[in-house]
Amino acid sequence: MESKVGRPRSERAREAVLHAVDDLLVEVGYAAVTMKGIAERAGVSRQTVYRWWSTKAEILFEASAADAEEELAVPPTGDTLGDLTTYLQALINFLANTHAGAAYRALIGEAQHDPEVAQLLAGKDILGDSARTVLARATPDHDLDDASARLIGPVFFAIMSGRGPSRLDPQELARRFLA
Amino acid sequence: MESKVGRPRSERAREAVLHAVDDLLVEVGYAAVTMKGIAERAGVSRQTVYRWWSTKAEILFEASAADAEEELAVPPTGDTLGDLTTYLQALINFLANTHAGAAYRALIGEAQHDPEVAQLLAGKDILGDSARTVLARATPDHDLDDASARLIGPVFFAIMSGRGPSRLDPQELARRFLA
Amino acid sequence: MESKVGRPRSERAREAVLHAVDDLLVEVGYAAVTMKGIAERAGVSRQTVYRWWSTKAEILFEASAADAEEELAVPPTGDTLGDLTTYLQALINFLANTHAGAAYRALIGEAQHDPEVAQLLAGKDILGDSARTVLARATPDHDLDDASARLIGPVFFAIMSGRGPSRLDPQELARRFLA
Amino acid sequence: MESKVGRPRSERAREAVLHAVDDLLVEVGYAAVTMKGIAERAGVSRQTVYRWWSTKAEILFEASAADAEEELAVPPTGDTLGDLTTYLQALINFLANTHAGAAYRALIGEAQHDPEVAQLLAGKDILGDSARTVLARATPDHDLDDASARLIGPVFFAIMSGRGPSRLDPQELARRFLA
DNA sequence: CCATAAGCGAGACGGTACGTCACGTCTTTGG
DNA sequence: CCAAAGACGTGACGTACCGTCTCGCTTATGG
Repeated sequence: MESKVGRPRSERAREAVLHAVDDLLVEVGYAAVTMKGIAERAGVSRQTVYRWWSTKAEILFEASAADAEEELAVPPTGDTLGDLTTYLQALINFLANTHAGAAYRALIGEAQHDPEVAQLLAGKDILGDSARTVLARATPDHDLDDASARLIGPVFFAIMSGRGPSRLDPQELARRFLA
Repeated sequence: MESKVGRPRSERAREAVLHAVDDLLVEVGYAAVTMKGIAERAGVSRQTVYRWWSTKAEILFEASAADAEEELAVPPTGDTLGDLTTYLQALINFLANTHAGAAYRALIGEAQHDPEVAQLLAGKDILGDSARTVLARATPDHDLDDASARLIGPVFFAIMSGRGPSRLDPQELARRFLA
Repeated sequence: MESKVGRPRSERAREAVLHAVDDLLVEVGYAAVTMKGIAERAGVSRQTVYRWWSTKAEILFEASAADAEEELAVPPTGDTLGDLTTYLQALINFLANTHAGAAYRALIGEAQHDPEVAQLLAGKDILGDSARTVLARATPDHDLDDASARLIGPVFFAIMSGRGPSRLDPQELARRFLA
Repeated sequence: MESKVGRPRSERAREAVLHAVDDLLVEVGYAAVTMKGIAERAGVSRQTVYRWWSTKAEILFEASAADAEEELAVPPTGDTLGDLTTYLQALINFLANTHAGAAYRALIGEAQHDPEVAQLLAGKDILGDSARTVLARATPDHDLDDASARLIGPVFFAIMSGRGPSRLDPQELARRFLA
């Protein structure tokens, strides 16, 4: 429950920070994004940033989660192969070409050696959720965790390992998944 | 060509650094490993560390690459399903349970936002190479890049995304891969 | 001119602030007394503190001035040496052992580098006034400023310079003053 | 014992800091002197300032102690009244008109509420020492502490309490001291 | 009796200095 | 020429307090 007393949180400041972190990620890269830099870019005091977020990972997550979910939502058409293909295409595009995707890759990277970031991501499994949503209406397979790892894995590995998305064929991957 | 004059590089210092980085990775985690800390732990001057390596990623890569290759080498038995299962089991163990695996996950994470680390990893694709070696003698599939992504991907995603190795069944994954 | 309309100033808040600053001075020392700390200790909003006082020096002065005057008032007995001795004893005790004295020393210290505090103290010369009062009825000396400096000075210096009150002998000082 | 290895301390940095603190004291006043400001003014890193001094009080003390001692040294002439008068004149001038004197007043002020500053000053009692030196050759009085307090006190109080040096007559004070 | 006015608490805001840490470089002694 | 030691400038860290600002609520006075 939010307090009713005291000066209310500035929506302007909140948005400025989220936009700033997004801009900075693109301009200077994740490693060079700093809390100080975010504050200055947003025209907000450092204290205000710390008041609402503990780490740059938290800000980045809040800034990209909504985009990510939207990007990975695929409307059902009844055509299973088509839906999976569309989903994989969206996934490839998200991870390889969007700001939110770059943020997401950076966060997963940080999570490998920062438990707090790992916990942050564990709270909302955007990739897994999107895959499970698509799979729930596409297959009789009831172990959705397992199935989602098999669906996402090849794309995820190809992009995260640095070989890039160019040789990925979503339709072929979808076909093999259903085989 | 290496210079013949002057004091030769100290082999003692080199090994001390590599051991130090390995120890520190276990003790304090990747994020808390610093060049300063490595130098102090190794009993070596900071300048000496910088003389031979640019970043902690380089040291870590050098320190863990050999371990990684050994860990992922699977002797051929002629049994395709068995070999793939053994390989996936080794891969799961490597990524989830070994020091070298933790280092490798950290490096892949860094590579998402640090081009120098990305290039470092691109120079020696340990995961892909190991998979291709196993696949070359196991399947008629000639697109080994594609096949390796499909083989490694599910395991890689499951572990990197934080859901852990516990629910992974290497034999089931190998069977589905061959289907 | 004070306004007649609106909510009147809270006497409760005023007293709470003065008590808080007194308590804090004893507990954490002058340097660690902050406007924020005073407000919290008094159970009063920071705004309210700022509404009535500009600095912690002002609050401290208001909180200790009355105590100081009382502490340094010496009733005349007709015995000049006795009165001066009594006064010097009171002065030693005030500066070295009382809360108000500690506050006063702190304020004089601040006044050395803060013109506003200097002006605050200039408005009411508590030490000088008390000495002049005693001297006016004790000596034919008509330059009371001069005489008060000679009377107070040795005690003041001994305590302010950190050597402490232990070796001060008020009667001996009084005798020498009258010589 | 100082280490012989490693880069030696920069004399240039040391002097720049001492000059900076002196300049700043005059320009902005003690309260507004900050470690950050000193570093910037000296063209030196903050880290370097902290490496050699803990507080601005320490820097100020080091910067002004030598000046202070020089300022308060009075050559003996054999004329007791004359020497004391000269000394008191020098004391008045030091406390009221010199940079080092302003620094010294500020430090004594801080010492009233900062135990570390108090200890710093206790280590070298510049005022007391100078008075004792003059008194040792001027009077048969063997309690030099006591005598120095009586000598310095009136001047010290007059200046510290804010009434200023204008009405002080060193010869008259010396005469009364000897009476 | 209700409108106006000021005081009150709470708490967010933009600032600025704090003292610490690691960075990568530079400068010395000594092998 | 290399190694060690360690000081250097740089710049981000997270915290504290500064003094100001909005809020909604509480008292008072006076039409």
